[in-house]
Amino acid sequence: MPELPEVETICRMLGSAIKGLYIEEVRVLRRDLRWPVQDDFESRCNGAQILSVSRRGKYIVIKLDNGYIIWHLGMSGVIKLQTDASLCKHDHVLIKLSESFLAYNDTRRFGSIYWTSDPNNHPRLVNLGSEPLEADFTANDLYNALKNKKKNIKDLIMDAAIIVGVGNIYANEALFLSKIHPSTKACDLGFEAVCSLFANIRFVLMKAIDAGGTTFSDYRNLDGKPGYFQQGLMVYGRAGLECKICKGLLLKIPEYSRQTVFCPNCQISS
DNA sequence: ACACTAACCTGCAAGC
DNA sequence: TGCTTGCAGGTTAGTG
Repeated sequence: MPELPEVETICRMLGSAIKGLYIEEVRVLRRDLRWPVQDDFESRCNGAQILSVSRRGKYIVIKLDNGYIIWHLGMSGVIKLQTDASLCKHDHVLIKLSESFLAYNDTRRFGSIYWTSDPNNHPRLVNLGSEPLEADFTANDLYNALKNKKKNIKDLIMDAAIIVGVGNIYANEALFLSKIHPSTKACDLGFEAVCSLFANIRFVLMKAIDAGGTTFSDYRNLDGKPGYFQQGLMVYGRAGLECKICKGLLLKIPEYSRQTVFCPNCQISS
């Protein structure tokens, strides 16, 4: 279940595991992922050397000596580093390296994989917003991006055109930590509230990156079931349970398409 | 320009 | 027991 922190962890691990290696063979077992795999994907990748692995939003960016692979794991995508060519159900792409294989498994096929010569202008990346953990992104930037918006704040911090990497879980958590009601219109938030939200988005993401590393080492040895977000969550998945701060009842907002949980006592509606 | 909805896909859980 | 329904997740195309 890759959120930004897990994608970050995967990138770090991949970087140390495959940097410098050559792609010897690519096999695409299913081309109908979220978007079709390009006809020339295999031929573009075959023989290329892997120079580095980085991340943009939730996209993994693998720099080759002849271009780039950009790779989104959707919701259910998993990259397995293995020593043989064995395949499991829902393995869609197998990449043979010198002495190992990368298998891309994605049950729901919400993920996608591309080769491109120019990731900065790729349609999947070109409209992405700010990286929340980058030093050049400030609370003031976030305030300016939000101050004229009438939409509710929760939808906006999940909008990748504004800020990348904040999924449903972290949106719920960051709003709780900042005591902001999810339905608050963004334009009604003052600068101080946005500063708090900015800090707490960073806080929950960084905390999860720390835990995500643990999850990923478990994953390599065991079965990859993520566990890091189960503990330490204040509101997500806890509708009907008591608030860890005030002991009041946490509520769900039923008309929201995504599970939105908040504490009506701690998170003031404005 | 913004806002809202449906769509993509599968597996699991709950309800009947 | 099997069937149906709803839900989960991120992103984008399409419509109003």
